Formats: sequence, structure tokens, C-alpha cells
Amino acid sequence: MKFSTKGTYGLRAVVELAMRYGDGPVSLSAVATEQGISEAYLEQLMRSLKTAGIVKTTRGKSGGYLLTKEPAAISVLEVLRALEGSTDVVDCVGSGANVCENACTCSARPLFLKLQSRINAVLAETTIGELTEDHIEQKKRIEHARLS
Amino acid sequence: MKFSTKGTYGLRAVVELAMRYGDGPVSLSAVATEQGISEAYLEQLMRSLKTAGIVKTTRGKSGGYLLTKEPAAISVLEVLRALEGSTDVVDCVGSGANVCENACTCSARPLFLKLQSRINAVLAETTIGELTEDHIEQKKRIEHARLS
DNA sequence: TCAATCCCTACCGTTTCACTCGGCTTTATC
DNA sequence: GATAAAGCCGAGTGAAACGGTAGGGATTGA
Repeated sequence: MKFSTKGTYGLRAVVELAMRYGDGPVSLSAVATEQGISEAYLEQLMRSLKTAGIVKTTRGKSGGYLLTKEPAAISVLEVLRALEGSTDVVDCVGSGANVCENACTCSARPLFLKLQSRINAVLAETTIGELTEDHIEQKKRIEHARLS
Repeated sequence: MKFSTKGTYGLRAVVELAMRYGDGPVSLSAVATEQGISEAYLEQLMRSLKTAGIVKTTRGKSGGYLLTKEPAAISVLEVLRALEGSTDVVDCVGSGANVCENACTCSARPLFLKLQSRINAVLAETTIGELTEDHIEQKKRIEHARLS
């Protein structure tokens, strides 16, 4: 019941892009060094984000990554889904597909359904824009504390 | 971000014991066949539950497993923790210990903290007693549908 | 005594995680 | 038009976890 590092790294990378939204392409190495993530590994995550349509790229010199939408229009749910495949706590709560054969008699399923809806609510209503604003605030507070 | 089968199997096993609460020890094989779980595997899970103090045992012939408390006094949180080790979505939201060094500058952490508190709320407030009652209701409905 | 039960340790094949590596293509710039 | 900076892509890898299985012990009621 853990998010893999993909989720955390990927969210941090997307927030990094959000902080520079409007400033043109941001290179992989810039994001990687800023966030302290292996460049080669981050590249894989960026590939997933690109496939999901969350980021786009420009190639060649001075190329890099950009968000396809404004930060406030990106939910963390879509980012996590792109990176982790799914945010379902068990397979059988997914819409449609792989509900196990004895779902209707599984005594744990009602719990998981309820839990999943709560989780999805949080993830769907939180946006990258919010995370970014919070992060900027947090950095300011640290700076103030450092100066005093 | 998945619960392993341990969580699901274990919850189902505990509900099975709850349904027979007060009837004396229930054998491993009874729980295993009733729930369609491998006996040898279930035994491991039961050991975890015993270590956590959720079930107790009597050995020898006609021995078996019993809940240590009444079903309504057992939260699913404690059951899942016993089986999965922790229900934290990332290590750094845990109380105290392994908060990563740059926690205070991690842009994803506020999200995870919020998410974790919502998850814990659901898991802590839901009891085995509730799951058991729901399950009994569900079985009744199926029986009615079958007869008509 | 014997059979049913729980107790324990060890193993095992598969999958996922968290990376790394090496080579390719595209493109701005000098 | 060479070159260097960037993204693109497939493959490989060591470690850990998952989801079991196997086999022998210890305990106890009949």
C-alpha cells in the first residue's frame, strides 16, 4: 500500500515545470539537478508523462519539457495515474474490467469501495497549481526563517 | 499503490471468525475452505494476526483460532497494519521515524499528508463488526434473489 | 496411541522497483 | 555544415516483495 518513487518523483518534476510555466522549455538535467533525481531515471518518468499528454517536448538544442496545460488544470490524479498505472487500492474496485468472480460475496469489498472513493476525491480535487503555490509559500517561510 | 492479497485475505479471514464469534475455536482449514484461500498461506497471515494480538489460538485436537475482542472493537486499520506492516502511502508521512531529509522542501508531501489522514480516518472508523453485518445482509439479499 | 490441530523455517518462481547504459535522432548556433 | 546540446528509445540488472509451497515439529482431545 505504498506509492512507488515514480509518483513522488513525477509529482515533484511536474511541480518544477509548473514553477517555470511560461518560461519556455525546461531541460531534463535542470529538473533532475533541481530535484535531486537521477537524470536517466527521470527521463523514463517524463516519457510516461508525455504519453499521458501531461507534458510535451521540443527537441534539439535548448529544447526541453513543457506542461501542456496550466498548472491549475492538472489534477494530481492524472499525474499519478500516468506514472503508477492506477491509483486503485485493489484491482476489484476499478470501473468495469477485472472485478473478481466472488466480488458480490467478498466481505472486504465494501470497505475498499468506500476507501477508494475517498482517495479519488482527494486526488481529483487537488491540482498541480495548488501544490505549486503551497511550495512557493513554504520556500518563502524557510527563507524568512533563515534570515532571522 | 495496491494492497497486497494479504490485506484482503486477512480481512476476510477475520470477518469469518467474527461471524462465528462466541462459537469456540475455528480451525484454519474451516476458514481456508470457506474463503477459498490456500491453507498454508493463510496460516502465515494468521500468525501475523496472532502476533498483533488480534486473534488467539488453542492448540491440539478441536483447537483453532478466536478473536481476542468483540468484532465491533476491532478496526480494519489494526488488521491491515498487522498484515501489511503499515498503511502509509509513502514512508515520509509516518509519525516520527523515517521522514526523508528534504521533507520540508518536498512539494508532494502536503498532498500525501492530507491523503494519509483521510485514509486513516476511513480505516480507523470502520470496524470488523460493521463489515460482518454488511456481509450478513449481503448474503441474505443473495439468498432472497435466488429463491425468487 | 493417534489423529487433528497449530507452530515454524525454509524455499521458490515471478514480478516489480529503482535504476543504469549505450546508442540514436533532432535542432539551434557558430 | 560541423558540433554540441538536448530529447528518444530499448535493453539490462541487482535487490526486494509477492504469493505461495513443502515438510517437519509440538500440542492436545478422544
